[in-house]
Amino acid sequence: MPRNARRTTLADIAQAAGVSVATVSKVVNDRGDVAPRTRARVQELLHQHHYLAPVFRHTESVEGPTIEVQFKGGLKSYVAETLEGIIDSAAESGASVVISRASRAPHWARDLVSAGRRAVIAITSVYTTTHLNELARAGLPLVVLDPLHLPDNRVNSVGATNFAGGLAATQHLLSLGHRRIAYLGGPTMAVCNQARMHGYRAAMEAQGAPVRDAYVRPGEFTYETGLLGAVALLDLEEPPTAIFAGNDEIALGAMEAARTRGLRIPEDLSVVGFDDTSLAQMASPPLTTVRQPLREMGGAALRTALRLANGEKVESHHIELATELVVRASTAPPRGATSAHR
Amino acid sequence: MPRNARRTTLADIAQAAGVSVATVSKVVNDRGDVAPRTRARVQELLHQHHYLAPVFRHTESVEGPTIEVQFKGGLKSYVAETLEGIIDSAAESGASVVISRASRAPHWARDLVSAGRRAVIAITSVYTTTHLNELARAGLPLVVLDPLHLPDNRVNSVGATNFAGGLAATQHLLSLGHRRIAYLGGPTMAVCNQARMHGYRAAMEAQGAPVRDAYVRPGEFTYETGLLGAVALLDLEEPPTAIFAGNDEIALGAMEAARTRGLRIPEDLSVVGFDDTSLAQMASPPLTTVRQPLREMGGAALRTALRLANGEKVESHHIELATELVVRASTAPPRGATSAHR
DNA sequence: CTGAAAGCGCTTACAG
DNA sequence: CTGAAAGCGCTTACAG
Repeated sequence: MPRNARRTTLADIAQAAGVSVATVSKVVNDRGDVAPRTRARVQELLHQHHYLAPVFRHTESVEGPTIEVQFKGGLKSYVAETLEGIIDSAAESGASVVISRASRAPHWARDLVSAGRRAVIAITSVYTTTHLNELARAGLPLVVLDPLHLPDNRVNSVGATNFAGGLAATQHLLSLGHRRIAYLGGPTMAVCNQARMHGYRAAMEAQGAPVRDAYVRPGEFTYETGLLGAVALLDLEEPPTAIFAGNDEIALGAMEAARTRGLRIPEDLSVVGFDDTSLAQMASPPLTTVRQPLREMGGAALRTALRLANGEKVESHHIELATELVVRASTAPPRGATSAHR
Repeated sequence: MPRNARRTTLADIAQAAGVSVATVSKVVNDRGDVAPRTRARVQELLHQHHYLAPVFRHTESVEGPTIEVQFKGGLKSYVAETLEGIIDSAAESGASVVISRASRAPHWARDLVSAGRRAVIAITSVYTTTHLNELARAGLPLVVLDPLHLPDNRVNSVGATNFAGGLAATQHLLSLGHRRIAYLGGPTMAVCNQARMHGYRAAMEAQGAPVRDAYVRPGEFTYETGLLGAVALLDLEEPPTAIFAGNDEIALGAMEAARTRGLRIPEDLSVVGFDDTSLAQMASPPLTTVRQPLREMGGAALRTALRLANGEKVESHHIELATELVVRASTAPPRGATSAHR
């Protein structure tokens, strides 16, 4: 709002609506005794004039809008790095970031609105139709980061080019001369996992490399999935010479499985991760991985959230940022092979 | 505040102070034309009666107090895990957590107060006397996590038993039969680093093991410090057989340095970390480390912050939680030695 | 430096 | 279902 513009008062709205201040007050406070049509007209005007109840004025004027970031499960590197992007973008825009675990108490969306939040950003959260309805009723915009579900056009989301990333990771291994490449992935239901896996399949098929059923194992995006999955893969009669992991944590689990078998990385087994969290740089050997621009994704989510909070329209309900293969020391040609290309 | 108790009004304060409502209003709004003594008396009463200006009421009533958590540098595992503890404790208490990078704009403390924050928790932040004065003037309580400076009794802080942790880590290595043990630490100025280092020295001296100057290297709490420091140590004429690292990141850097030299862990070199972040569990081999109860420390900091925000006194201005050695696979007896004790 | 008085924005009990 | 009127909590221009 312009610096000198007087703030909209109930009297302004009353005048515009041709009703008394008392009636407008009742609408604002959700009292029952207002005719539906009057209520609707007044609500429309309140919205048009950006009326803000006194209790909310403080938040708005002093600190700019507040955005709620919700995550589910642990505050892992993936979440932390995305959050860092959100925080830095918010600082640039003068917005505040409240962080909490996703909760599904009754009326949670309405509670967030009354607590002054202007939008929600969800990292690693699941949203059902019920939740979306609750948000819509509360008038609270939602931006989902790396959605687990298929983009619904009622939801705004920010992701990365997972298919292209899966393709690049697998092509890298193929170009090193690997043919027996396994995919150790996340949940079958997660679209990001599906896209990575199909990128892997596409690369394999393009090269005429067979994808055996036993080489594709879904799981969770966790270290345990990597550890157990890799043990199972290495137990196969014809074990893979390379593993493409659905994320960095899975890759680290796979590396540890190899180590306990006395296999060296990358000499005996190549491993590629996904995300390029700080875990990848600090692994030993440093992990070849597909970089997701997590900070940029966080920044994009924050800016989208602010625009929606402002009532602006957004060009597209889904934005996808580019992934990039980062080659480090966990990949090499397979034992005894001479590198196919380079 | 009790559910039925009427909220304190300016009239209540005016009556208690024996002045007019107008005068109290002036004090609340920091206008100049009030006698210093009158102002002081009124301020005292406002505080005693927990008077809240209308603009702040919303925050308080709907969502409970808001605590600002500030960090400096990256949102690393150490910070993320502590933050997780803060978030979960806040959820239990009905408090909200705003997260931001430490900023030192003029009047930052006053701005935080006007933005409705009731306390600040600082992770990995440096506070000078100037900052403390600014906080004091704004009436904003501060809790520092794992303070870099010596506990000042104007500051409330939460830490861990760093000396005992350094002692336990070193004793573990000594008991495996190591004598040539190096300490690869963080900043010389950081008290937590000093305590860990003196724990190391104490254990060495108790065992009659010499501490060579070249074996004690300060640095930053980063992977690079570990990588470069370990390279330098391994280049010594008599390299150490074990490295005690000031935190997990340094330990991972040291592990990578060993790997690039063709040394195996723990056969050729033992490494112990500090913190027990998720990095330690996911390292390959999994890292023996000194656990700091980061989530519990975060919880303790949040609860202290809430009590201070409430105007309650706190028993001690510094709380220290216990560390614990977690033995994993990165430590073993030195090459060719038979384990001294067990 | 203080406070009586006017006034602002809002809410609510009540008459119609 | 509506609004005139009383009232609440607060602020401010101004007289003393």
